[in-house]
Amino acid sequence: MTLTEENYLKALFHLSTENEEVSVLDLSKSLTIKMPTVNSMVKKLSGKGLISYEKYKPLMLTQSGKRAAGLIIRKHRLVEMFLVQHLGFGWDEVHEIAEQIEHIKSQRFFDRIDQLLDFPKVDPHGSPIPDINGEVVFQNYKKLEECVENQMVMFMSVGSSQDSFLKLIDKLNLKLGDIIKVLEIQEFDKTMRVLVNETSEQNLSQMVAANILVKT
Amino acid sequence: MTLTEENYLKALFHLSTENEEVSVLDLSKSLTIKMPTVNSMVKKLSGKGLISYEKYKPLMLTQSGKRAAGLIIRKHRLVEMFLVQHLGFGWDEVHEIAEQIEHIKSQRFFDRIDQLLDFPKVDPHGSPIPDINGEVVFQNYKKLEECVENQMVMFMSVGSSQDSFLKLIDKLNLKLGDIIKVLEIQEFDKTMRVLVNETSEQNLSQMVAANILVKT
DNA sequence: AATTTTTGTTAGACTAATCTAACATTTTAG
DNA sequence: CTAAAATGTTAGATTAGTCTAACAAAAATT
Ligand SMILES: [Mn+2]
Ligand SMILES: [Mn+2]
Ligand SMILES: [Mn+2]
Ligand SMILES: [Mn+2]
Repeated sequence: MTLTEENYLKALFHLSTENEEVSVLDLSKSLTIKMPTVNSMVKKLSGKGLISYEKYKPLMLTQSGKRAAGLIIRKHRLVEMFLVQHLGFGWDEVHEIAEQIEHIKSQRFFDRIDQLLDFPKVDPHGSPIPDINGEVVFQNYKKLEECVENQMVMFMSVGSSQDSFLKLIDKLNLKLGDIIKVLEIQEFDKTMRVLVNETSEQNLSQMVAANILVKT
Repeated sequence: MTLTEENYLKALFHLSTENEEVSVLDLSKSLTIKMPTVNSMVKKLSGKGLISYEKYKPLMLTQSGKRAAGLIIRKHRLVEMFLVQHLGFGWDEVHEIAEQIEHIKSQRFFDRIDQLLDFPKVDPHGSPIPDINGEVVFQNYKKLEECVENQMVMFMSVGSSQDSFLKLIDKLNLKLGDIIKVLEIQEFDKTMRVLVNETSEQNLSQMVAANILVKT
């Protein structure tokens, strides 16, 4: 499989977990590649049995397409974890590099990184690392936004990996694993006043709270 | 620069250090790409000011071509060192992976690896790692083959990175840095009987001795 | 010096991945 | 239920990198 094909599969995989149905236009937007190009690549991947495609119908990954995508995402997330833990990168700096390294052709290479990291289950953003068969364990986290006053939760994952969001979380001194207590929710704009690790208080906008994923 | 262009520059760089003049045919053979393809790529790189090219004349890297090639080789060798020292690969397993990772677009990534390795000067095969400006420090090692009886030398580098050669050196229990004493040279076939680190004796064929680079 | 061999170049074709323009189908809205 | 808008497809062009076949120049041999 080429780097290009791998990126298409990965994008379709991600869109499929976020939306019920995925259109050619969705895929086109997510890759910033024009529709006719996507259309022909979809046909090609359909020919390889990775996407099931019928004209004018929503796009779907086949079983083997899902597995292939899962394996690429596995590599991506292992690499991100390695970059943070062993090369000292910030969680906002690793995506672009992982986007490239995920395409390296060497099973061994990724196996060794997995081993070096002691077989991590999540990446630096709290997203699950698919297993060696490309299977993803679905995480059932709640948005902090949906929590009520006085609730205590743990920060498990981020809902966005946008640079500006990750940097903001850093600035707020929030880290995965932190205990967050909801002190007060403004009725007007849903801004949340929270207590982090029993020590520092922060105000979080609704938009930020919507991208902080927590478990009880 | 594309991955392809980078590989052409690197190949030309290596051929230029091994031979006085480099022909289109040499480059073609070294890349296992047919001559007409090489011819057109050479013209393209000449257009970018990386190769100086005149019809029917030997190929040469320009100053900036040399620098560019040196920087890619730097990345390659840093990666090889990293793979051996931090991921536990054997020196015979790293070349193919480094051949891919050397093309990753991220200055920072290689800087961090350099730092993690504590700014190594040589790769796992004893080849010099070019500096941050792509400059290579030329190493003036001698072939063990050229040594005389009773001479004592240190194993500094290998003349070939072929898998079978590296595996043989492993099997002979030889490592970079070992002290080699020449005990006897067979007149008939130039086979060498050597003493390694004052402990183990080995017989080395002339072909092997020619690829063991040493300093006095 | 002439001929053969080797090396180099040009021309033209092919594949992967992209695009734009034109046309077709499906969905949405009036 | 039609007309407009959105989405999807086809056709044809483009670029990078590769190839084969044919031709040209340089080098080696006789
Ligand atoms: Mn990522
Ligand atoms: Mn990618
Ligand atoms: Mn190498
Ligand atoms: Mn390479």
